[in-house]
This record gives sequence, structure tokens and C-alpha cells, in this order.
Amino acid sequence: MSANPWFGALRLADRQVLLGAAELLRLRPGEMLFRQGDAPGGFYGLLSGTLKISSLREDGREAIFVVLEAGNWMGEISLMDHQPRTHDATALGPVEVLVVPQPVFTALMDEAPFARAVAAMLASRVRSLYGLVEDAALRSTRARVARRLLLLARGDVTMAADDRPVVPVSQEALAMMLGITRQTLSKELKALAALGAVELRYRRIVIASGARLKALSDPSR
Amino acid sequence: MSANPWFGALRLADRQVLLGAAELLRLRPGEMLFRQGDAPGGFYGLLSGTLKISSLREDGREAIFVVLEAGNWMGEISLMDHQPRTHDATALGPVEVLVVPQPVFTALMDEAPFARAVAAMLASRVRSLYGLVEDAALRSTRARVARRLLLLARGDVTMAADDRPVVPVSQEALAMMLGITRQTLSKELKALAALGAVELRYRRIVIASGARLKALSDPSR
DNA sequence: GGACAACTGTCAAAAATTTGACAATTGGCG
DNA sequence: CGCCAATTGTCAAATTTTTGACAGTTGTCC
Repeated sequence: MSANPWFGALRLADRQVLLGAAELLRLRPGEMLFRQGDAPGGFYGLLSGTLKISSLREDGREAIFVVLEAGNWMGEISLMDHQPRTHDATALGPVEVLVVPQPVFTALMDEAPFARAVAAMLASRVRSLYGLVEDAALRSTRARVARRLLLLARGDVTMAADDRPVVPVSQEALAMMLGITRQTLSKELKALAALGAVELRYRRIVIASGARLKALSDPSR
Repeated sequence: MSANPWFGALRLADRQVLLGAAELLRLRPGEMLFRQGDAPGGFYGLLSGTLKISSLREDGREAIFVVLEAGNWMGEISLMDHQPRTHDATALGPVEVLVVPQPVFTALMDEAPFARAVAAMLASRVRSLYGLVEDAALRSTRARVARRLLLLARGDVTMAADDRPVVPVSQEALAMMLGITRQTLSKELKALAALGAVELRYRRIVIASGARLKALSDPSR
């Protein structure tokens, strides 16, 4: 858990409080940690497994916002503004989550170092969200695909030593993250593959050339 | 300035430190407070006027993210992570800004109440950004137009007593906020007008029926 | 080692959006 | 009051994306 930069940068005392107060929760594949509209629950630390943060569309399909990997903490927003959850969190496989009760979190926020750390976490979240909004507003579909692949690759545990990261995601899921259809994504991926930026595999995408992909992630529409 | 809920909720002492350390900066119409790539400058409080936060597209056009009204504070993200600015901030008319130097801000962050307040501000920012991302990913163009109008109307100072808020923005600018072309926006606005939700004027849009507009802001694509 | 479900590749028609172009309207300013 | 620049209305062609439909692949689970 301490491998996570945010958690690792906390004061020892704060880390101990969090871990000491936390309850371990196990989720089966497909089980939900929380869903849209739920009351704020707690402060969650992902111990192992991956969580899908998504939102249901009216037509029954879903848009995936992000896939969280082990080490991440989340849930602080609802705790801070006492508003209900705006997304669903679903376990993609077996998941272990640490659940820190709201009162413990609130008490920690009375100390400047912890409050500052939470603010820093939120700041980085705002930054990456700005990136997403910018993408949607002014980038071509191709560039958006490229950027999302790079983003997903960064959190990659599968990162191979030879700098050919593997993004373990189905095209269906990737299309949902981008808010486009599978067919459109498929066409763009083909194009990226033809350019030598990626290689397509079953249920995963290999980044053949990060540099080439990055070059393709700039152009506007 | 204290009319702003965030600033008003600060401790008296913190408000005094901010105002005491701040320098007043006046901008002429079109002048820029900062631009993409600039080093973090300070913590900014908008005293009067409006600021446009935008980003330049490769083709020379711009995407407008948000238009800030007097009373808002901003700039805290760059101060927290020491990363350069990701957007341009341009004065839309004559503007007065309070500039709080970085060291003063950093010092304030050593106190829990202020750090907590900043975290709360960031949390609400994350929430509204989530809304934008969600819109882009899974809402129809019509719904996105409706939602943006409602969003812009909320910050409306022109809010008339009879509940017919006026959004003082040109169609060109609104299209840029939504990342669509003026022609597409025009068609959608026509449709909304035909449904009695809005009335189109020169350089402004009157919300004829907030309820009807809200009903139209739900459907996915 | 099959069987089967999940995933990917592809096509064509329909729908939506962009591009480019030009006329009509509006409101500020001299 | 009248001119002018900015804004809005509208069209049509070109492009992109979605919809719907199937066939082919891949990997997992008996």
C-alpha cells in the first residue's frame, strides 16, 4: 500500500490512523462498492484488484470513466461535501478494499498536513479531469484514442522492461471510456496499428511505440 | 468579495491575511491574466469583471472552458503542484483581480481550516468537471446544450425576478464552450426555441422555461 | 479437446456533424 | 440617422459517426 506515492508521502502517524481504523472489505467479481445516488460511505483504499468507475446511460449501456488500480485512494469527495455518489464502482475481479469510516477521515482533516495531502490529491484529480474535458472538446477521435491509451499505460503494472506497455482492456471497454462506438474505435485502432504505434491483441493492446503514439495524440480535429 | 460563499466561510483571520497580502491588478479588455505554459503565479480572486478560461486549438480557434464571474477564487492548482498553467485566462471586459503571492498562500496551507477550505473548493471543482466529462461522453448534443445553458444561468447576475434568466453569451462563444460548431449549435437552439424552452436574442439567450429546459437536459444520445 | 461465450473485424445504410459560403439582422458609434 | 462590424440564419456538400448485422477469432471451462 505504501508503494502509492500519495499514501507514502503521508506522515507515519496519519498512515497508522488510516490503517488502524480501516476495515477490510472483500468484493467478488462484479460486486459493487457503491452506486450512483448512494450516501457517502467512507474513504476507500484499494488494496488489491481493480475497480471500474462508471455511469449508467439511459439506454442501459455504461460509460467507463476510469479503471482504478491497487494503491489508489478515493471517495474523499463525497466525504467532503456530503453529497451522494455520482458514479458506480464495480469490482472487475476479486477486490480488497480498506474502508476508513467517515468520522476518522473527518478527524484527520483537522490536521493541516493531512488536509494538505487531500487537497494535493484533489488538485491532481482536477488536472487530469481538465485533460479529459479538453480532449473531448477539441481533439480528434484519433488523438483521443492515442491519449487514452497513453493514460492507461501509465498506470500499467504490466509495464514490460522493453518499454512496450500492455493495456489490458477490451476494445468494447475502451470505446466506452471514450464515449464512442466499438466500430469507430476499431477503425481508429486499425489506423494506429498501420502506423506502427500499437499492436492489437485479444483483449489487450500493446503500445509498440510510445513516441509514435504520443506524436499522434497532439493534433486537434 | 465576501458575498462568495467560499470566501465568506473562511475564518476572519484567513480572510484578512488574503486581503492584506493581495495586490490589486487591473486588466484591460482582452488582456491576459496568464497563459498556457506560464509558471504558477499566485492565488487569484476576481474582484470585478469576467474572465474567460480557454485553451487554444492547433487550428487557431479556441475552446472556452468556463467564464468566471466576480467573487471566484482560482489558481490554487498550479500553486499546489507547482506545474505550469494549462489554460489561458483572458479578461472579457475591464477586470480587477486580487493577487495573493504564492508564499502567503503556502503559509496559509499550513493551517488546517484553510487547507480544508481549499480541499472543499477543489472537491466541488472535481464534481463539476465530472459533470462535464459525463456530458461529453454520454449525452446527446441537445441535452448538452440544455445543460450548459442551465449551468451558465446559475451564475447569472442578470437573473430576473420572474424566473427567466438571461444567458449573456453569443452563439459563437457557446458553441466553443461545447466544442461544437456554430451551425450545429444554431440548429439545436432553434429546436429548443421551438419547444418553448428558450428564446433567442442578439448576443443572449433567454431561458423561457427552466423546467422544460431541465427536462430536455436528461436524455442520453 | 471441444463447445461456447466473449471478443474482434468488417460492411453498408442512416444519421449527425463539420466545412464553406453567403445573406440577413442587430446594435454600437460617429 | 446611417454606416459598419459583429452576429445570426440557412444551405448544401463532404466527412464522420452511429446503427445494425454477421462472420471469424480467441480463450476459458468443462
